[in-house]
Amino acid sequence: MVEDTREQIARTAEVLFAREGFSNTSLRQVTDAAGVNIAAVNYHFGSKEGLLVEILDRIIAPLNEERIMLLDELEEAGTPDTVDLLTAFLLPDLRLIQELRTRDPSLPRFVSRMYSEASELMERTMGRQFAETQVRFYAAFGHAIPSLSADEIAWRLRCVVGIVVYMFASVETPGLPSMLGGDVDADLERLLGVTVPMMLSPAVEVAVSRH
Amino acid sequence: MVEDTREQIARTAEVLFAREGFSNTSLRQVTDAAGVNIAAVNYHFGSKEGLLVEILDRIIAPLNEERIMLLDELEEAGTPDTVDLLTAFLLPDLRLIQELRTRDPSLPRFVSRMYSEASELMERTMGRQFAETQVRFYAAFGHAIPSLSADEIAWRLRCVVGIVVYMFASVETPGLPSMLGGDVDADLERLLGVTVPMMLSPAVEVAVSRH
DNA sequence: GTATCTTTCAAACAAACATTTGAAACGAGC
DNA sequence: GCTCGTTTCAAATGTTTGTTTGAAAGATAC
Repeated sequence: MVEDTREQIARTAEVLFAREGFSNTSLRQVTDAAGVNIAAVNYHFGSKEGLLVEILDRIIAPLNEERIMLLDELEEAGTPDTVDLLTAFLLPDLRLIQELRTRDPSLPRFVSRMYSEASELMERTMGRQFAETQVRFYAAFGHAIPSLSADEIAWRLRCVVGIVVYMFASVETPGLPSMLGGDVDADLERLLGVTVPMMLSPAVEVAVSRH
Repeated sequence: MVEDTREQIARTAEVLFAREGFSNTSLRQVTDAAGVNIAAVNYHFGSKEGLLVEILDRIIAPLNEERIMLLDELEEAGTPDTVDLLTAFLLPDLRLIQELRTRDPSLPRFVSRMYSEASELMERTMGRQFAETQVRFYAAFGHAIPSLSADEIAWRLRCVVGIVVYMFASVETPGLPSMLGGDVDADLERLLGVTVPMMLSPAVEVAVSRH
């Protein structure tokens, strides 16, 4: 098969990158595990970094597309409320985690790792991917929760992002029970149970110290 | 000064590790920036990994000690409620972020990076550091919120951890407004504003799908 | 001031790294 | 069955890596 080597490299690399980290994984580890020649990486992807970008794009792009699509649907149907919006924001993540997990248990870590892993390359890629999504959702939540300022909305939404990123990181932490069950709908319900009160709780008066 | 070189290395290394990541930082970068000879690292810390472990320990150990101390105080004074417990859990983090930030703006990232950065060494170190803290707080929250099962408590607390880790990661993200102001008490109040409703919201009936 | 222990230093070490090369093998089209 | 574009391969390239070495310099104690 023509695209076999290329695909084999990508599949093998993403798992190794997830398990060991990008910098801690050598191309030789990848090509040995994939059963291909080491020169194949540079032939098909240009460089080690090119391989990473492609893997990352293939995972992240559909995620944000799905988020935007769900938001579009909601806004066509009327003015979405907080539960609707959080669902549109969280469901694609839960589905992605589930999908990655069935492919390989350690694969969700790849996404979370990309948040911390170095280089301005990643900040460019990730930033570009998430910029539109953020703006759209900030605005929509602004309409849904008029009692909160735009700053407060953005701040709370970043808390939600924190929870989600941590989920990617810790789905399969050895020794700890998984944060997610097998059923996406049940997981969403549980997550909404904490994020909805989080978004809807009244704004805090930043007053004097507690003591 | 006797300990000058040693200290200089540690101070320089933690900033570089925070900015670039452990694997992406070479010992030569560290020793060049620190103005010391490259052999000094192995002389004083045994290895590059030894340097990392020492830096990590010096940051993380006081954090958990402070958490445990605050919890001890609370439990001596009676049965702490959810706000007390969340305060004891979050305040040390906020103080640490503030302290690291004044030392160097990119330093908080070091902590969050350690959560994702690879190797079983890190999982051992971090796991050992946080194991006692987790058990203690799980139990205390169990008494404070009897309506929730132990599993649900643990699950929600991990959501709180997710928010905190994300804060370490994104205090100083260029382009985005900081998630934290300068005042620790005000930041705590804001954080309690979302985490208290999160912990106290009634348990969700995991029912049939929403659609 | 001599002896002893600690710390620094320039230099060299072998191992691992991503990448390149030029030839060999392959496959599709005619 | 020959040709041409694509893909694979073993081998080698030049860096960079963490670590070691043995001698020089500094500090400390008597």
